[in-house]
Amino acid sequence: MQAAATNASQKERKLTLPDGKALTFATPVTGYDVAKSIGEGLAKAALAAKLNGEVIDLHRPLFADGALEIVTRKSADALDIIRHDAAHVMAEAVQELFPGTQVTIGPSIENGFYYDFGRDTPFTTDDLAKIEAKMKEIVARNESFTREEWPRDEAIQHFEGIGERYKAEIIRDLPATETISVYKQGKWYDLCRGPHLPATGAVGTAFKLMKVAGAYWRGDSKNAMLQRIYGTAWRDQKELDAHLHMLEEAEKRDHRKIGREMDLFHMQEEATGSVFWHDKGYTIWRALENFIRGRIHRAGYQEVKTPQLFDSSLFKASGHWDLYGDNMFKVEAKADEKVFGVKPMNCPAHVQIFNQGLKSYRDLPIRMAEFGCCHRNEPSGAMHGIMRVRQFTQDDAHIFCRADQVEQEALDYFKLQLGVYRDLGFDKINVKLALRPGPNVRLGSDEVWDRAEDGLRNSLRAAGLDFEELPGEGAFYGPKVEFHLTDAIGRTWQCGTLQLDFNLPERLDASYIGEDSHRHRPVMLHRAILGSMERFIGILIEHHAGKFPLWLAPVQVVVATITSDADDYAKDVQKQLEKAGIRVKTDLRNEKINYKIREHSLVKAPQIWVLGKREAEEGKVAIRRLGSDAQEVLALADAIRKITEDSAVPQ
RNA sequence: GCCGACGUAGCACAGCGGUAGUGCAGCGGUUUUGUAAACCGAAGGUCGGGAGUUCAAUCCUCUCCGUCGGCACCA
Repeated sequence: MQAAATNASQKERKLTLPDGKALTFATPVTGYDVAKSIGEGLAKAALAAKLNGEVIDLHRPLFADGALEIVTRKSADALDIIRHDAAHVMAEAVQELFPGTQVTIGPSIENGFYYDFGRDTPFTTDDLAKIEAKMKEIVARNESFTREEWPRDEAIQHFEGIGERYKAEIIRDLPATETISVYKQGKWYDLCRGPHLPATGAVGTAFKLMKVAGAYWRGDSKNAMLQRIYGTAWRDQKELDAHLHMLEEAEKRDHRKIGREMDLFHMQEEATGSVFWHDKGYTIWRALENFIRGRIHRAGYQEVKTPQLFDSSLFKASGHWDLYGDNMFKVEAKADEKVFGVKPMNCPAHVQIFNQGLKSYRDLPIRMAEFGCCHRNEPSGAMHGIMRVRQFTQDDAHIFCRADQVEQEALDYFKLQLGVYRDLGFDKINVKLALRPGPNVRLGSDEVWDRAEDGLRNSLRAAGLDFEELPGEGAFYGPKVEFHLTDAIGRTWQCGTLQLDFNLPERLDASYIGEDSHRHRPVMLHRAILGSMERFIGILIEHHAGKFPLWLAPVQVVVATITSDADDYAKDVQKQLEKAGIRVKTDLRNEKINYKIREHSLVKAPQIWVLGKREAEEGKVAIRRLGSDAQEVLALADAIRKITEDSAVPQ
């Protein structure tokens, strides 16, 4: 912005197009002028200009020399502007329909946009239809977007004068150097940084208002609650339809729906936030747990089991009682007896095991793992199926090590973690490195933080991981690496984590004897691969839409007979499969084979072995795999050999 | 916790001031069947809990609980 202002007065504009062609124009010149000089078609298609990487209004004078690109509907940048403009069109529609509603902010977001309105009465779903219709009118009116720059004080006065308190507040909080720009579309206008399309017609009609929701002003729960309307917007109807279709498909794989259909688990009012795992769901649980168990034992971890209830003194010492006491379950067994806390995490318990006996530097690192059941009294609104619950089991571990071992331990852990994700079918993982929070809320010296952050950074690079750094997002006791997975509906879930902690060993007085025969504090690495068993199984359900890989499937084979002639043979097949360690169910019911196939396919049995008179006589099985209607007829021994191979746990 | 919507049979849903219906599942019977729904029959519900308004409440009002969509939170 500042650089732009300094050379805005130049007489000539030297521009380079994406194809490398250099052009010179007399000032003032706009993106539209340049497009027109190239061709009428381009000028017609042009939506905005991109000057040195910054998208600006098509009709705004180009304020600097450099690279120029004309943004059309085909450009990747177009979607963002369309969505942002859709938000403006929605705000205009709302203020036209509901006078007195205050505007606040309305950004473009993934897949669409939202706008937050200040208003006493919330919008109804009927209102959405009206607003959408009004938006289409505004698009049809094709009102031109025009940019104006206003003096700051006038802008504040103006918005306050018309009762737009939120807008006035926004301007007041803008840095003094920021230009105050206002965009007009027809009679309506809004404080906005831009850029915008040439006119509302360019928004098109490939948008749809999706839902109303409450949202706090400036994202702070201490502030007033605004009325947010979410919409989705696309470049054309085809894209919109595809998006809506994707949402429908995503809904079909909702873990709550599949969990019921496949009889995996349920939840009920008497135990809000806790899961009842049914036989089939708990089978998946055990398969997953044993898979992780195999991996961590090979990686040199020990496995422990620690108590659920602790005297409150332990959590007071660890600091959790003060910080998170409100979200802990507290137990008073008898009046006048001491108060217990149900553990909300396993770390203090693991330190207690570490503290048993004297540790030498030669003992380190100690990698202590636990499938630890924890309870947190999460806010009622936070609960979500089995993804966010009040009782959950972490695949937790704490690595006690020397400072000079941190980097190698972190690197080993990343490899372990990525291997697990790969074997579970996840390739796209977003890695984030949360760095030190503000100086008044963090513990430890800058040198310690430097070393900790550099250590994690180096380990991430050594593991070949791309990562995003999040300044200020670390825990008070140390930086953390977060691993985020994306579910079927596009929501992201933080699963794995590695956190460096210099604090807890100090508070709980953990120490080891160093080479110098003096006591030293170990560094503690907190880490979880899956995060929570509950959440991860939920993610797996949605990721696979219930069609689990064979090694995880709760029932791996259903043996289904065609007539009762095959019953004895079916029982024999079942026995042999069980002997081979395959999870098998047999269906001898007096039903048609069509009926059986349908029923077992609907609950996602990976394989159905169909047995009729023919198979019984020949000692064969007809295998039908989920998702295909092809049959493979094999001799029983071959079939068992094959499924044993195919259902092997990934090594 | 906050804003909004919702809660009717095991599941999916309809009904909406005069004490409830459909489909599937379940149950009983008939059917022995070759790769995604055989046929017949009977049954199943204090309409989430509590209070209020009314001659009368599943329906209206209040309140509590829970679920869902967001927001905030997530050691």
